[in-house]
Amino acid sequence: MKEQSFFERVYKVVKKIPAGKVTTYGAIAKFLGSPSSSRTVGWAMNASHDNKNIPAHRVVNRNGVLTGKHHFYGTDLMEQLLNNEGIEVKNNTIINFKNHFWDPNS
DNA sequence: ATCTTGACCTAAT
DNA sequence: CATTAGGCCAAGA
Repeated sequence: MKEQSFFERVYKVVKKIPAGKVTTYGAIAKFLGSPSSSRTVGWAMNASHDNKNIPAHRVVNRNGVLTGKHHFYGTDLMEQLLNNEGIEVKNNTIINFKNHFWDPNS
């Protein structure tokens, strides 16, 4: 077995997110064993731009708000991506968020 | 090696 | 309602 860094674990989980679903930083952090390490998850997302195909647009904060939409190329790219997957986004917030929520442990 | 920042979360003041 | 503080991990200066 190989020891995986926090980032690798995050990538693995995020990549497992099914289309049309979203998850939260906290959920991922908790899944990794550190419910308070959500910041590191966000930091991993930042690095994901230069790594693999990480659907960072499927990761939002606990409120279902697209906090990281500012880090994407455009300004509505994240919204459009989610919309493209059938997720309704309004005012940087996901509608029926809990309905689209996907648990990494699930 | 130390300090600051970062796409967070929660509680407290 | 706004701000602060603590917690976690990683990267840059």
